[in-house]
Amino acid sequence: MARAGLSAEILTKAGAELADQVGFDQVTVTEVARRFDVKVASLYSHVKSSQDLKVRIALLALTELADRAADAIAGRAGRDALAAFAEAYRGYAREHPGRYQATRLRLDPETAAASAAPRHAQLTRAILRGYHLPEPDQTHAVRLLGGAFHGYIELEAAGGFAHTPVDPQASWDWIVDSLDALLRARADH
Amino acid sequence: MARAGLSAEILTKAGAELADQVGFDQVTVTEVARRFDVKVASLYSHVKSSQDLKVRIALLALTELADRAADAIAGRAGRDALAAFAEAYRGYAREHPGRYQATRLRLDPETAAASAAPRHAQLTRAILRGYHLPEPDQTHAVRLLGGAFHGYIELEAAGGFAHTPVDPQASWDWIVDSLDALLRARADH
DNA sequence: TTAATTTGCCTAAATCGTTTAGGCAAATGG
DNA sequence: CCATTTGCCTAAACGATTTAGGCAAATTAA
Repeated sequence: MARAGLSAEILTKAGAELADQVGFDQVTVTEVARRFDVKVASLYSHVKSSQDLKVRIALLALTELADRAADAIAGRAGRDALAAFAEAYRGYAREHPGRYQATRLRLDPETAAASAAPRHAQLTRAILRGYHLPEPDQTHAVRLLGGAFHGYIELEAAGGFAHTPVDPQASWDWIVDSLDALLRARADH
Repeated sequence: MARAGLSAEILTKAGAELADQVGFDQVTVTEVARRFDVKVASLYSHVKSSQDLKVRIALLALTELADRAADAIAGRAGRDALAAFAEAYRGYAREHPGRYQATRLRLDPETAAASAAPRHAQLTRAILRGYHLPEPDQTHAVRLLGGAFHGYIELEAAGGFAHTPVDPQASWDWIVDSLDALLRARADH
């Protein structure tokens, strides 16, 4: 009987693709096994459980998203950096909806600390350097930006904007502009 | 055999309480049945499916949340209204985490349109009246506020603020202040 | 090259949640 | 008080998760 060449990494990749196709909550070890034409039990040599697979997908997505955001802000500052950062998040969520959903999986504290999640906060702080905010304002601003971008993406994905004839891209640009102005105003004070 | 006095409404209520205790994604017809000391199959006379039960919980939560927000902004305007509105959302999410999670369930368009979801947008527009924003800016602002409040609540619930020693309440107040200033600045233009 | 060991995928079976079909008894109402 | 409706039941199928134990392929060492 030929071997399928499975590994935790390969299963995680496949799970991520499955998530993008059918939604993260529809990811199941059974379906992943089907895609490799392998019996379900075989996956349990590589991942501990269904939950373990989901956590691995979440960690993958967090890393990909942080890499993309880091790329986006490299060589930019101020408003440019903010816009590029925002676009990185929104673009990733559009191209990889299932993976983006995965980034919201609740991780236990140790796993979260060891994940790319802290990098996301660091990247946000990198952008804020251009606005010269004192603490604790900088922390407040990290939370504002994280929440605003994430919340917008989620509402948009949930179809919350479908019943109003205003281009979501126009709203997004307006919001980025407004947040930039907000941060500059806070810097002055 | 005595009857348990079930109904769709009672099951929905129980499901909502269960959600607050164990998380919305852990809500199962099996567990609800257990709580009424009734066989699982009995629930299927009242709800069509497990999904149907979840949708009902989501609709209940959306209504409760809209009612609370409406109460909060009654008799207030401008910054006061904005702060009260924000507090209504955050308070509901803290007191009823499972129900709040339920409000994010993806509903099909008809169900969403018939739900309290449009009321949420209307309430936000009511607040924005105090800022005299022209269209399409008002729509942009609805999306900004919805996204920012929702995103903040979700990041906070996910434990995203745990590793920074800055009081989440202080950040929340700072954000509400900042958004108020942002909206007033946009009104001037 | 072959023997020993590890690794990878298998079969089998238990557990749990969902869902449908069909039945009996309690409530309801003429 | 009899007929009908309603509410909860038993029984059973299905699908996802998970564990135990086995055999064969891959790897390594003699």
